[in-house]
Amino acid sequence: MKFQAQRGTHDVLPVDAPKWRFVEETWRRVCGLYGYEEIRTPIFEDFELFARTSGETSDIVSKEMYDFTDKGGRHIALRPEGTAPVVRAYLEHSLASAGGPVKLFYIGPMFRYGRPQKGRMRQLHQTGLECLGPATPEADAEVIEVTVRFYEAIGLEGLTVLVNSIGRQEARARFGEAVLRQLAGWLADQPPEARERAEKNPMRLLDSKDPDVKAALEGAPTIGEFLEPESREHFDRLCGLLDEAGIRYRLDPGIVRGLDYYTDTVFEVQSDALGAQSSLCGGGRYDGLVAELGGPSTPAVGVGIGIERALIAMEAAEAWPTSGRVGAYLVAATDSARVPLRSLARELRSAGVSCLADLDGRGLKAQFKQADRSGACWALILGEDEMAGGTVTVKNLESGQQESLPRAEAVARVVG
RNA sequence: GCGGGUGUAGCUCAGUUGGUUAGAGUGCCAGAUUGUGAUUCUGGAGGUCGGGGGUUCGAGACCCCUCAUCCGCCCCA
Repeated sequence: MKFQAQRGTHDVLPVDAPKWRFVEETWRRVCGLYGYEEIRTPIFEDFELFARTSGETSDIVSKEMYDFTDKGGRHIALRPEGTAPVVRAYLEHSLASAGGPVKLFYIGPMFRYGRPQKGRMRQLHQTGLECLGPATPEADAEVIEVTVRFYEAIGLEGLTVLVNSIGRQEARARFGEAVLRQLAGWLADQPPEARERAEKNPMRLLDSKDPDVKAALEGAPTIGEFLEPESREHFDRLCGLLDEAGIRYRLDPGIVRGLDYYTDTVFEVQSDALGAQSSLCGGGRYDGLVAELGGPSTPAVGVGIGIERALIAMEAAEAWPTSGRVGAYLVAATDSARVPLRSLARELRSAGVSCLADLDGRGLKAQFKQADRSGACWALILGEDEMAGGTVTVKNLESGQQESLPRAEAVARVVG
């Protein structure tokens, strides 16, 4: 085979497309219930948009950017995540001028140049939403609630919502220093680049799976001890709101998120169906991002949801919806019936019935075989007898029963 | 980016310590009294054994490189 899909990309084949459609349509529906509106942004943007917002030291920017220089010498990046482009569009088109909170959702491909693995693609797909304006924990709770309702609607149950607060800049800085003090002994034995990474962003060490790191962190302080009173209160109120919504969640000081723009609330939903990639989605509050991109100081909160990972989790849960069937397969019992057969097909299609007919000039038996395979409910047969009598033979492919009816009645039966 | 596993027909897989024209099941196509989809029977098509190089009289099996994929790490969706 000469060509194949590029590394880290995959084709969604007809057998799987309905599952994707189901997930995407469910997301649109649930978002609509909460008043979120769809926004579609380009899949490539100025590299700097992501470098500035995600953080130069973040893994996404430092090693996973899918970037290139275009013919005009521009440094372009295929978007690695959805929030920065949405905020860019929000500012560019002054969406805030409409007044009130701006509630947006999106669906589309994202790109990260990493080593592919199950549930980790170079072209991945996300749904997500952003709630711009409100600073209240009510907004945080709503975002988490939409996320949870979405997972319920696609049939996933028993998922764990993990929440945490990482506070504001100052609290994080003081906490980071405390973590580094705790790990000083361990860090001394590490290779320089690991030490450098740790010093640039100590919080990242908190969700490490390395047993040594976990051991070294034993008894370390938690971010909670460093939170400002406002952050503390915000988080407490959020937890109360989640209780009120009947959402099961767990406080997890290990949730820190990989992007620099998060403030206060961060959350994640995990599934044990995904192996090492246990995270189904991630989100949180990002009160500094709009200002960082040159807009007025605007609090905001959002979530990004991995479609591939949702589908993997659904596979494990066998949560598939049943798919629809084709309407009718038109069978030509003799070649001279093919012209009137096409006419019959046009009539049925204009009445909204999906029809299939042979395009290969196959024999009668083969046409029935195709009809069977297509999953059609009905086979409509046109041959010498039918043409002579102005009838159509209607066969129910499930029961096997058939009868000849005047053409108009046959159409009515299939349409009805 | 690092470590390990896998790669033979559309799909699931056999293939002995290297030895003739590489197999099975399933799927596909055709036929079994010329107007009927299951099953059955018969026949047929389909493989540069992921790709390239090397060792050998001889490689699907062994060695090197490469591509893809899976598992783990880093990190995340």
